[in-house]
Amino acid sequence: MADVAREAGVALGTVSRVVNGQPVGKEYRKKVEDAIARLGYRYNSSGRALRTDRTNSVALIIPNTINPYFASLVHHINIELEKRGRRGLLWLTEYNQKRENEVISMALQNRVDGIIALTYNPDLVIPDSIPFVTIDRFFSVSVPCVASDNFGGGWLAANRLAELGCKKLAFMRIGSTLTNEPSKRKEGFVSACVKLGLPFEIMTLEDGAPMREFEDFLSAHQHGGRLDFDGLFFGTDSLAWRMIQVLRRMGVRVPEDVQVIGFDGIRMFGDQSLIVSTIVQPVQEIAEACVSTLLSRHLSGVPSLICLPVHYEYGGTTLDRPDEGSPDREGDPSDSAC
Amino acid sequence: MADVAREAGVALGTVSRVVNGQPVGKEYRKKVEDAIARLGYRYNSSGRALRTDRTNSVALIIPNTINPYFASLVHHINIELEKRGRRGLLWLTEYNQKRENEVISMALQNRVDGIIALTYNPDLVIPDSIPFVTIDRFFSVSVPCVASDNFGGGWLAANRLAELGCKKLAFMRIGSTLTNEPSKRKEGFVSACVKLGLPFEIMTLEDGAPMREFEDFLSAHQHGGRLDFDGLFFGTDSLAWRMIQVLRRMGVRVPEDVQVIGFDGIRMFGDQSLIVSTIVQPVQEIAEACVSTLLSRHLSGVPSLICLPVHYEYGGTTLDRPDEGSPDREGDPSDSAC
DNA sequence: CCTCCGTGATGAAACGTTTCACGTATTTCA
DNA sequence: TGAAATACGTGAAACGTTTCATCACGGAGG
Repeated sequence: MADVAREAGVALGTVSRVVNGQPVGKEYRKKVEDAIARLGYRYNSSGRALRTDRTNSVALIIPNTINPYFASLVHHINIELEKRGRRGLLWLTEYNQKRENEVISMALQNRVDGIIALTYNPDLVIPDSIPFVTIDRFFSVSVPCVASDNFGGGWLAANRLAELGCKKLAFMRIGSTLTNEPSKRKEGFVSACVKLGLPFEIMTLEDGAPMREFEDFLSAHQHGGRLDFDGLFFGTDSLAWRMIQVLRRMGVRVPEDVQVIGFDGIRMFGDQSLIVSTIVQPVQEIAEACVSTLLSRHLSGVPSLICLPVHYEYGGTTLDRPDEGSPDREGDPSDSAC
Repeated sequence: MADVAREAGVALGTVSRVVNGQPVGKEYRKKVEDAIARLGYRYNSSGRALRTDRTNSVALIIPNTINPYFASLVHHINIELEKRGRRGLLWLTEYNQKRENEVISMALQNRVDGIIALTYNPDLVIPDSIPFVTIDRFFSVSVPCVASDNFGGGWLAANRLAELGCKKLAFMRIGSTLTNEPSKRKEGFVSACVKLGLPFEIMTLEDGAPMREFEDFLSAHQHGGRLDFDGLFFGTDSLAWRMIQVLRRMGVRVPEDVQVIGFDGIRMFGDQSLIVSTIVQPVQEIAEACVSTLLSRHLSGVPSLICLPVHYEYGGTTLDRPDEGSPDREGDPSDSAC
C-alpha cells in the first residue's frame, strides 16, 4: 500500500480510502487506481483484520459434510453469509466432543466475528465474548438456538399416516443419549397417536448399538409374512432409507404393505425428488435464521429458541399421490414446545 | 501478548517462543504458561499471518456442496488439510465463471497458502504467485490436475455391461460445452464398444437443454414396450438416478429390461450403499492427491496430470450379484490418456 | 584471575492495514 | 476584503505477532 501511495504520489490514508470505497477527490482516486493497476496491488486482509479486529468471517461447526442434510446446511449458510458480506469458516467435528471444544478455541484464535454450531455436546464451552448460535440443540437462554418444529413434525407424521389409512404405527430412531431438539420428534408422534387413539410402538436404538437390533425388531413384528404395523415413521431420512432396504430384503413391500415417512427432506441432488416421503425441514430458512440471528445479536429481544415450520412431502414411500394437494399441517399440537 | 509478558515478568520474545513450542528455559516456560492461564490469553492469528505472511489455510473452490460427490470431496479435502496443519477455506461458485475469478482474487487477498479448484472455466486466471491444483480440468503443464481415470472408467463400464450379457449399449450424458477430464468417459466407452464389436448409441445433452430431450430420446428407442438397447451407461450417478425414475415411469424395468451403470460412486450416507451400480471415483485418494501435490509444490517433478484408478461396484441396477467378486478392471484401454 | 565461549532471554523493528488529529486550500458571507 | 467555515488530503500511531541482533550470565580453559 505504501508502494501504491508512493507510485501515485499520495498519502497512505488516501490509498486506504480508495480501497475501501470512501469518498476521495476524483483526480486522486484516478491516480490511485492507476497506480494499483500498474503495480498489481492486492490488499492484505490480515493487515486489515489486525487493525480493525474484525475478520468478516463466521465459524461454522458441523459434524460432517457427508450427510446430505448437513451438506445442504453448509451450502445455504455459506450463501446467506456471502449475501451479508461475510465468509464462512468450516470446521468438521464428526461429533467428537473434545474436538468440538478445540475447534471453538481455534475459531476464537482466528478472531471470527461469530460462531454457528451444530453439536449435542453437553460439555460445550460457549464463549461469551462472541455471538454464538446453535442448531438443533438448546443450551441456555443466552444462546439462541435455531431448530425446526420437531414436535410438530412428529405430530404431522402420525396424522398423515393415520389419514392414509394406517391402523397401527411404529416409530424408529437412533436415540442420541444427549439431549437435543430432534428428540422432540418422538414426543410429537406419541402425542398424536394418543390423541388419535392409534396403537403404536417406539423403538429406540442407542448410539453405537448394532443395526441388527433394528432388523431384529422388525423380524419380531413379522407374523406370517406380514408386519403387524402398517405405518412406519423414522427419526431421519437416513435411517428410513437404510431400513427400507432391510424391509425389501425381508419381502415387505413399501408402500403397499407398510407406508414409510422419514424426517429431514433429503433430496438427492439439490431441488430434485425426495428419497422417501418425509417431513421436510426448511433448510434454507434455517440457514437464514442462523445468520440473521447471529449478525443482529446486539439487538435485544432475540428469542432464544427459533422454531421453524416443517411440512410433509410425498416421496414415493406412502400411498398418497404426489399431485394430491397435501395440506401442510393437520391438527395442531397444542403443547408443542415451540 | 504484551500483557502476558508483563504479567509473567518476561520479554515479549519469550512469550512468543512458549506459544510456538520453541525451546524455553523450564522456569520461564512455567511462568509464561501460568500468566497465559491467569489472563485467559488467546493468540491472534491475524497478527501472526501479518508478520509471517503465511496463513496455513488453503482455498477450496467448488461449485456447490449439494451434489454428494462435491460434498464428499469437501469433506475429505478438509480432513486431509487438517492432518497437515492447514485449514480449508471453502468458496462456492455454482459454476459462475465471473464468480470463479472473483473468488480466486478474494483468496489471494486472504493470503491463502494455496488453491484447490474444481472448475471448467476456460477463462480462469490462474495466479502464478501461489501453488494451484485443479480437479477434473487440465489447464496447463504448470498447473497440476488431479482426476480419476475417466477414460478407463468408460472403458470399464462398457466391458462390464457386455459381460453382463448386454447386446446393445447406449451412453447418455450432459455434455459440458467446456473441455474437462470427465468428458473422457465417453471416449473410453466408445473405444471399448468398438473393440468389443458391440453396437452403441451416444446421446449428449448440451448444458441447459431441457431434460425432456432425454425422455424423448428414450421414447424414440422404445418399440413395442421394449427399449431397443439393454445396457445404459450414464455420465454421472446423478443423471442415472434421474433417468431411472423416468424409465420406471415409462414402464421399463431396471435392471431386468435394461441394466444401468452410472459414474461417481455416490453413496447416500457416507460409507453406505450406492444408489446405482457405478464406476466409483476414489474420492479420498483424490483429496489426498490434491493436498499432497499442493503442499509439496516446491519439489520439482510433480506430474501435471495425476490420474487415479476407478473401480466398478454393484449398486442394484445391474444383474450381477453384490457378493460376486468383481475384478477391478477388465481389459486395458491401451490408448488411455492417463 | 582473566578471557572466551555458549546458552538463552531481551526488546526493537517490521509486517499491512485503519484511524484520527492536523494542516492546507478553497469557499462563503458579512 | 478578510475572517470563518468547509472540504479534503496527510502521515504518524497502533493493532499483535515474529525475528534477530544484542546482551547478560555462568562455566571452562589458560
